[in-house]
Amino acid sequence: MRKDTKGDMVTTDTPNLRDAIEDRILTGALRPGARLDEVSLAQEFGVSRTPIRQALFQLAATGLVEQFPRRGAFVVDTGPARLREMFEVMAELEALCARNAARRASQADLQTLEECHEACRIAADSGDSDTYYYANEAFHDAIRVIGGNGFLHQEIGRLQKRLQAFRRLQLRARARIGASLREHAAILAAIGAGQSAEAADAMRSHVAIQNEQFTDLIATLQRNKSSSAA
Amino acid sequence: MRKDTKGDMVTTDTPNLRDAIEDRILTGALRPGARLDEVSLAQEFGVSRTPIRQALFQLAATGLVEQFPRRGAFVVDTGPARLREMFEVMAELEALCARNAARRASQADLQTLEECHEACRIAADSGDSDTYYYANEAFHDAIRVIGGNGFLHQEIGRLQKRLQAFRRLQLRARARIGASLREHAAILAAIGAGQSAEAADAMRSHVAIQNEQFTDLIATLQRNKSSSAA
DNA sequence: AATCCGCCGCTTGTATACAATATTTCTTGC
DNA sequence: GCAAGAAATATTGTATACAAGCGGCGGATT
Repeated sequence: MRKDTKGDMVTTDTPNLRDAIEDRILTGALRPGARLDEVSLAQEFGVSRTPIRQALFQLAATGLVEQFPRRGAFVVDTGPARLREMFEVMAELEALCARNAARRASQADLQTLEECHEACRIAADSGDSDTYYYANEAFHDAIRVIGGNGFLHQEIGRLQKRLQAFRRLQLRARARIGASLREHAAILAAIGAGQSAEAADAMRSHVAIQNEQFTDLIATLQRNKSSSAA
Repeated sequence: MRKDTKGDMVTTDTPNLRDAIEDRILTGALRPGARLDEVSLAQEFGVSRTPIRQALFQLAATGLVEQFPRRGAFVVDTGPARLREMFEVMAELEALCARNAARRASQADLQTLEECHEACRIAADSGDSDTYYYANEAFHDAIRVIGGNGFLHQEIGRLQKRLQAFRRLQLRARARIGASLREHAAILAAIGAGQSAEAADAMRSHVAIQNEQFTDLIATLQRNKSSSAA
């Protein structure tokens, strides 16, 4: 698959190494628990160890990579329990966005949200789960923007990066897409009516449901492989 | 081997540079907006630029430091607006802890909380705001632990680091200490009664009040100096 | 005299060389 | 044959040397 055997202009368009390695983790090219060998990465990217190390430290600070003092860096292996915790936090942060959005949304904002929702509906009808994934993301992001808390928006982005690799799996089921759309409608209605508490609750449970379904999925996956005892 | 020429016995016991520089920022030795010169820091700590750079990158990823591509690293200057946003997120995260704690607290947990609260009361009576600061922190941390969400606990720690430099200023007023103590009592009562929603609300408003008071303080400070127009 | 262009120094970014430590394997003794 | 220790190896952490941009300063030109 990877034809870049040795340093042949591998990363000509890569802005920085950090994103490149991050992509490998997010796309699954680097599995959780995998060791990140500095010299191998350096060779692959055609650079020296120094920038690789910088990237690894940054990723460690972001939480995608775990570093052990003299042992090296590993892709963090997020267990089901920790994943549940992360989703719980995500639900709360998104709920806060929704609450703020319900208070602050202007007519133009509501218009934008309606459009995002309509895009979700179209994507849902198309049946393509990937399309719905992105439309769904746009809907959520619009709410985050309307919420008006830039720091919160940024933190959600960070957290989402850590969940992204897993999250992509969760909306494959058609039934879930339909339910998701209905939940979006409820959120939208609450925001439109300026009911902040209702909007927050709707959003929280929306994400929480994803959490539950997702935890089940992960548990199943873990059970199936059952060959990763560290 | 340590031959720092201008050495003030700098970092003999410092575990790593990152914490050392972080301390300088948190204690105010390095003011917001200050430039972090790599060679100066390297000389001060008696190491080469390499570990300094690592530390700076880590701090940048944590959010305490801002890096501009070829310009260097600066202590991030958090404006009042951003600060408000950060406190809002903090309030929500702490509220989540309290909600979980109300659900999950055992008798032993409640006992621990009572003790922390009592320590706060003693500190409040002593009138020493620093003592109260630490007792208050212990109380909050106990709730975070009881909440049972390790990831949440960790994220709050991260966020708190970014607020710590400012937060230390906020409990100086005697009246605020008394009010804080009463709010703690309300939180404790709700957790003890297992009323999760009430506990969350009490905690949220507790932190939100700090936010308001604090924002006022910062605004005053900014107004007073009024010599840092970016 | 003011402005624009080019040079010089300073700082960051990268590479390579070296030192220190963890892991692994081989040898030796029981 | 197995275990324990020691050496060898491999990998991380650090230092120094070098390359590349950005900023400031001065001179020349209009």
